Amino acid sequence: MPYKQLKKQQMLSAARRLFTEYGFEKTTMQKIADEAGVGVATVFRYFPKKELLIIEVVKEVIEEMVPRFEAISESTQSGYDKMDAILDAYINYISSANRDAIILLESFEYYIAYNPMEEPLTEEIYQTYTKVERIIDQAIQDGIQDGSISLSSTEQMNATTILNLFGTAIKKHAFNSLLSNVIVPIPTKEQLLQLKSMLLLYLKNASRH
Amino acid sequence: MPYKQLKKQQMLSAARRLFTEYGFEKTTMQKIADEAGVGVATVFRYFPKKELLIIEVVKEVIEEMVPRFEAISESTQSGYDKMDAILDAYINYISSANRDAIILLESFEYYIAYNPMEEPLTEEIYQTYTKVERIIDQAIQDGIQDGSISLSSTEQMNATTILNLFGTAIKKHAFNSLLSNVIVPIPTKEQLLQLKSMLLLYLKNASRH
Amino acid sequence: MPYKQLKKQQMLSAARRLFTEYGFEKTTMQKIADEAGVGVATVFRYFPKKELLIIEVVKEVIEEMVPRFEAISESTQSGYDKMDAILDAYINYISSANRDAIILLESFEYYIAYNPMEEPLTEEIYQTYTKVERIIDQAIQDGIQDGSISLSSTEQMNATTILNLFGTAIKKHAFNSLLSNVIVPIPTKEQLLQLKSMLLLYLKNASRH
Amino acid sequence: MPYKQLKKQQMLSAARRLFTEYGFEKTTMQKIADEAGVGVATVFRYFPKKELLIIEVVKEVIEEMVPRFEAISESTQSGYDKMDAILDAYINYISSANRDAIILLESFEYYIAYNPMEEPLTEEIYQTYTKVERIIDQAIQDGIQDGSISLSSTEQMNATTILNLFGTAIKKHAFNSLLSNVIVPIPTKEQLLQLKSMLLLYLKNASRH
DNA sequence: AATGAATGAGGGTTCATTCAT
DNA sequence: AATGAATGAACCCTCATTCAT
Repeated sequence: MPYKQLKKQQMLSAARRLFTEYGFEKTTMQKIADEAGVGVATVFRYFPKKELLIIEVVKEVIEEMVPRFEAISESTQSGYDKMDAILDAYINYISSANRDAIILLESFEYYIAYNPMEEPLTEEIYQTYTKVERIIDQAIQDGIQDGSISLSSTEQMNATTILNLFGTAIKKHAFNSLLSNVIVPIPTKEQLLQLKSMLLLYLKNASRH
Repeated sequence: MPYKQLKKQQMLSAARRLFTEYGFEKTTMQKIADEAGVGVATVFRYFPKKELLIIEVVKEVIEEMVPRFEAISESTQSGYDKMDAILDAYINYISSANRDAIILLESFEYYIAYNPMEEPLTEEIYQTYTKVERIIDQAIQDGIQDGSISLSSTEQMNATTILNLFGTAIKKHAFNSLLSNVIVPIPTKEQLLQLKSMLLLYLKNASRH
Repeated sequence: MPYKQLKKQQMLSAARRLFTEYGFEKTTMQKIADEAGVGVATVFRYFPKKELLIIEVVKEVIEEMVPRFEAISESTQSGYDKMDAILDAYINYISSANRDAIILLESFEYYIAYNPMEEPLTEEIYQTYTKVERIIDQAIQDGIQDGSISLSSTEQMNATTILNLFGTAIKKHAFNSLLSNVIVPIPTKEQLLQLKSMLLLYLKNASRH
Repeated sequence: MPYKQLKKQQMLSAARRLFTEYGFEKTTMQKIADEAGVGVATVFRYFPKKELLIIEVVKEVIEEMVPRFEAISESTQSGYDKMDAILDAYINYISSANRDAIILLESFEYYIAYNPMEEPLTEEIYQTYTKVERIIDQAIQDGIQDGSISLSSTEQMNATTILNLFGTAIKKHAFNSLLSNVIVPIPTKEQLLQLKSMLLLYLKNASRH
């Protein structure tokens, strides 16, 4: 069992590396096989379609990511502190080695835009995707109940929107940083932390304006 | 001469339509030729490489876009009002027919990520890209000078970051709305307008906190 | 026009030769291209799927065949003489160079048994297939009306059956003769002619027994 | 020993089922292994080449078939009655469950046409194939000697030819009935029985014309 | 002995690009 | 100048067969 799992993991890792570096389309099954040190047919044994390999890689990435947010969600901090932690997690992601993860995710969103897949395949991914949103919503709810966040119900919707846009932007910027030659300015970590302060301030005081 | 120009425009339009709908990679030169009502070889006469056609289409899109911001920049309003107008322009873009333009741009950012091109080709695009940023910066500068915006120099950097993130997020969301099956929640126009109010409020009052 | 037609014919001929010699499955598109002296992509330009090439080859074969029977059908001979001519045509086919044609047809029947195709593709072939049967039926009808054939209505059905079986067997034997190593005895032309005499005798006299 | 034999039989049966339904080429060794409930490697232990498995399946089919004819041949009936029985056997075959057997045989004839095998492998099959012919010949001989059949020596050759053609056609029609979408008319059992009567009549009376 | 794992050779098909008219 | 025709390189995927346990 561990051997089989090992081989599979080897291929997934090879695929992940190549997908991250060259993108899904430019990475051929043959190259993945070579990188993993196996034959092409072996790759197809484990992932009968390229699509399936892509899906599995993306799932892996997401599944590494979500627990961090879940851990925060399930902690005993105040809602406000949860949001603080969540935003930190976002920001740290793009400076860490796991930045690759975000690049892959971002890339995938583009990929499916023009390579639609059968629903069942992507279902699980979408499930996990929304999980993060629910976690954010929940943190806000928690904060409202424990008094650490004060937002009217309209403001609450806005807060979600804002945080979503923030997440979107962070991920996109992480992706942009892939491009060695891009000129779109990448925000520094300090700038992002400043922005975080602003957002937290908003969560705390919005309704007091 | 107008005939030649016409033919070229016809091809560009065909390409743009197809690129927007099917993406750069899935759109073949043959389909573009068909859509434009010319032969493939003709397309290659005008655009010797697919890359070049892509570049020209993207340039066209950007060049339609920038003047709107430039017009605002060159108007006689206060810096604050310029920012107001700029944010409006952003927001309106994604609900208008020109949403297609944003989709194309976003798509292009992914495309070059994995299909790096010779610098000279993309140079002009990057030039134009940064132009918008400079316009934003300028508007803020103007506002500070005319007193309609009050930001310390640190805050000013933050403001630029924030507005960049805002732009990034808006564009990404416009792209997401392409995906019929995506679950990532698209913000409503109202939510975006609320967010705009917040940003403007920040520009006005940041330094007074 | 004639040039394009020529190229297409060249490929069809190459395909036909190879299909006849090696069968549909063992003949690759690449080999066909080589045999025709063109690139693979060119073959695909004219026949976007291998299936379509197969269909066209088979159609060509059938269309060469049917007119012979139609000519007989439309001639002014008595029904009996038509049958005589039809049987002759059958028999001559398997000894002539056109024996290849029958091999191909027979091979095709096997091919579609396990490679079912979309109806519209095979429709035309089936149409033509049944045409021969209708011609036989018509010849018998003609013979009955002009008195050259005497069959009761039951016998008429039998006659059709018999002639169908005869046709089936002839074709199958022609195919068998492909197999250099086959031991199934191939009937000689003389034997077939004898059999023809029997069948004609039956047509003339059946109802008089 | 019985265990080994059992396993082997299981594989043969699985192969036979799949070969009949999907053809030799479209049936993979893996599917056979699955259907037989063993590993692929095991199939290859017993049948080192796919060819060998095909041969064995075909042999099995033939060996089920021939004894029926042999039984008739060795019975004490008149030659005429033997022929009657032989024709009945043929006809019944194609309506019975054993129709599958004929489909397989027919399929095999096409298969070897384009996948020639080493002589020794097919030798046995050809031996058995001709056995049926010899049985028919023998029955006719018997009939001539016991007076139940009257044919001159030329007629005797014709009779063999006719009966061969009859057998060929019957088998081919059985195969055709596989094809759900075929339009070639399948003769009914009644029509075949009528034809049988004719043939028997011929055997009895040919020389009296 | 039995088996799942591994694989290379090969097949159909696509597409940017070049050629020839 | 305009174009349809031509094409090789590359891609995804399959399968009989061998290997290692």
